[in-house]
Amino acid sequence: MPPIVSEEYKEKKKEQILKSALSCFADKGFQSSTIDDIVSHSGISKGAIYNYFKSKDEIYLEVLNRATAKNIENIRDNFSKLRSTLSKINFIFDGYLNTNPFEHERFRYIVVFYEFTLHCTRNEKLLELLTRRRDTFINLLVDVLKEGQEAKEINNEVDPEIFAHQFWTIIDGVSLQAVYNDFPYYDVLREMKEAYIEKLKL
Amino acid sequence: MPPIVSEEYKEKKKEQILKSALSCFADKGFQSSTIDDIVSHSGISKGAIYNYFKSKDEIYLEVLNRATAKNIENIRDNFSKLRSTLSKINFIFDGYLNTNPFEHERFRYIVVFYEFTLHCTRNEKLLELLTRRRDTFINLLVDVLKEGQEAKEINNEVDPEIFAHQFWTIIDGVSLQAVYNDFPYYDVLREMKEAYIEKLKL
Amino acid sequence: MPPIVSEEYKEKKKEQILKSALSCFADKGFQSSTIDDIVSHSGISKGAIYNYFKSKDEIYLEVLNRATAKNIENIRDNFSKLRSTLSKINFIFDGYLNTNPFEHERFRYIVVFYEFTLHCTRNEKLLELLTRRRDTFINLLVDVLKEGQEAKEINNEVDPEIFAHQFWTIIDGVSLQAVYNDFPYYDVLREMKEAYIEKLKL
Amino acid sequence: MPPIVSEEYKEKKKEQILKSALSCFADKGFQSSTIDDIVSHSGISKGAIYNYFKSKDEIYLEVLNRATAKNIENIRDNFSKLRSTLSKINFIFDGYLNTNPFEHERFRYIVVFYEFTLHCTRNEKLLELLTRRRDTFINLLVDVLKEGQEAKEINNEVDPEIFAHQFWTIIDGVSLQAVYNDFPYYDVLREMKEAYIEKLKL
DNA sequence: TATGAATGAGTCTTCATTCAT
DNA sequence: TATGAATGAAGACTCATTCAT
Repeated sequence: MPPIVSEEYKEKKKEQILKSALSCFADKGFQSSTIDDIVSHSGISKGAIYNYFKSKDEIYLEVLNRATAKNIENIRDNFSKLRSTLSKINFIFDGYLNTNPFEHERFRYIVVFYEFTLHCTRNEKLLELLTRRRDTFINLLVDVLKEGQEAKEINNEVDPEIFAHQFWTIIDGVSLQAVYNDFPYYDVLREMKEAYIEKLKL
Repeated sequence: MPPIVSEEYKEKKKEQILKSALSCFADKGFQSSTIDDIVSHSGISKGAIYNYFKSKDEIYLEVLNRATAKNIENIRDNFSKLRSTLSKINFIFDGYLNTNPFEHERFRYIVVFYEFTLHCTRNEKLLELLTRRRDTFINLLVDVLKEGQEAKEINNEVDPEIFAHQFWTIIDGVSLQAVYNDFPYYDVLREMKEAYIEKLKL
Repeated sequence: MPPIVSEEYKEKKKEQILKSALSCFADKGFQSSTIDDIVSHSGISKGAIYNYFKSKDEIYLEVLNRATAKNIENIRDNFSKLRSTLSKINFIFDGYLNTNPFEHERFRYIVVFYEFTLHCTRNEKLLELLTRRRDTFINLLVDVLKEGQEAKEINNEVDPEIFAHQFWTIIDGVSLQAVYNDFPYYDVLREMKEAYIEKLKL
Repeated sequence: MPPIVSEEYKEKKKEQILKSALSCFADKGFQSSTIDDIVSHSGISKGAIYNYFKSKDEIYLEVLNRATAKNIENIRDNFSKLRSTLSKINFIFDGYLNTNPFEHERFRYIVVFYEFTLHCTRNEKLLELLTRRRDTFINLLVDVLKEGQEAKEINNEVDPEIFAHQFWTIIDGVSLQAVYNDFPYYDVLREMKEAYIEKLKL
């Protein structure tokens, strides 16, 4: 409220807006969510929101950026605590096996995330951003797999790049299928995980 | 243009509108496409479009309905021509391996399709429709796999349901990843196909 | 259907269209009724309707014109059959007392009629037409009252003009009040009729 | 113009919109007036109008509501200042006798008012609202007449309900007839007033 | 910084009228 | 004459963004 305000204050406000925005986007989709929805949900005035973000698009972008950042950080943290390659692969699969994609909140988030992905498709800049983000996820795994090969923990024949991509392909596949609420998410994911790990072994 | 016009004429016109609509959806996205976009693209007047479809939503729905119908018909046709289960599985995988998901037209279609899928997520009626459509695709495979087991062509241990779901999970996974234009689509899909078929054998 | 068609045929067709139009206008009001409504109701094609009438407005006008003509004719006919002035005045009041203004069909017609009256208010030409029509109604009564005075049947003090106007004022008043379905139409009209006739007597 | 604006400011704005709306309705008729007309006439933007009213229908309703409220308040005020029943009846008649129904502004308002009345006819909710409003007007008179009877000021034989209805019937009648600009409004109304009051006396 | 009223381009949809057959 | 598909100008309403206070 005072004319000069700490960075911390601003950051908190931003966070608050973004949280509300995600909630709205999750509920109604990006296009269908209005700034007024975010105003209602956050209790922050329209003018204030525009003080922190240039446009609705910028909010969208930032919402997804932060969600991703958190996810990466989380994976990195846990990888660093784990020793063997297989335990890391196990861990990252289990992250998805221990999550309920049908649970309302989670489900909404998945939908928004893929909507955003598709949205980026139509804007070169956004697509590049998205691709860079994806590279981070891919490299996380490529590094692990390479280390595993160097350490002779896993099969030398597997192509780390291909297998890294394959992993996210599986995750995207099962996540997307979760839009059908009778999808046997756990069974399918477990089956695919086993096949995946089988290939790595030896 | 004249009244007292054949059903065929009307059907052609509908087709024309839907084709333009799909094209627009592909270009600008499902929600961002306006009726005016379809008017511009098709050269058909707004009024005429509303003579053939009650609402924009109806256009959406019909676009996707028809695309799906064609796809299913195609798969069924080819399945009926093929003898062994493995050859059918091969065939259906190869349908995706012989397609270039990065080719503009195709790419746009993929994006629209998934956008629509996610959109349906927010509307009970649409979701039911979508689920029914998916069931058709799933059952196509379940039937094939069951027949294969009865004919002792494939492993009795695989659960047809799970493997049917797994197949479409793979397809959704690689299709979605194709938004990244450096995604090694063919390599990943081939790898996953091999693993999938390996499991079926014996 | 043949290229050359009798006047009679045309007249019949016109009548048919107008009847449907009145029905539609009565149901939904003039503005809310569409040409398509008339098409549906009459079973006559849009093109055909435009062959007989230049515009929706013209239909409106003609509908009301004819309704009025019938009414006047009816009154004239009956007046000519009646001898005394008072019996004529009685008769014309009773026409309204023996009618149920709340009966759906009739009610709708009343509403349309007053809507049309108000509509004319905004168009000099229409207003003139309407005024001429009203003059006919007024004169019908003025003549009767004057004859009555000449024949010493009714009070010489009453101003025929004023009393003619007063009559239609009463009819418009009770008709309009009939929009309220608890309006004591008969009681009020009877009361006013009695007072009216009382004044004429002596 | 600024945010955090007083209730008074908002009320003024609303009033401004409603005044323009009434003006437009009066000019072009109720159904034919568009929001854009109101925008042009008021100089207030479309968006702003929708900030104050949810829909065009709500504007209609409020326009009439307020007009009615003012009228009722006015009558009540004056009734309270008058002692005898006859003076009250006189007063309310004179309100209409001292008004020029042909004066442009006034005339337009009358037309709009009856248009609205007829419009309500086609909508149960509106009709109920209208009926409740009418009841207020009726009761205003019923109460006066009953008091008059209790105070032995007026004839006990008259039915207060019927006479209350009769009064408004007269007013509606002469008001409606005023659409014809040669209608002898004052003569007719004076005549009817006298007859009415005559009946009350004794 | 915060507020929320104001703006107006943009959206879907309707419908009177035309016109090729 | 009859048909009904085509046209496109409105119309009601929405909403991202601006800006005066």
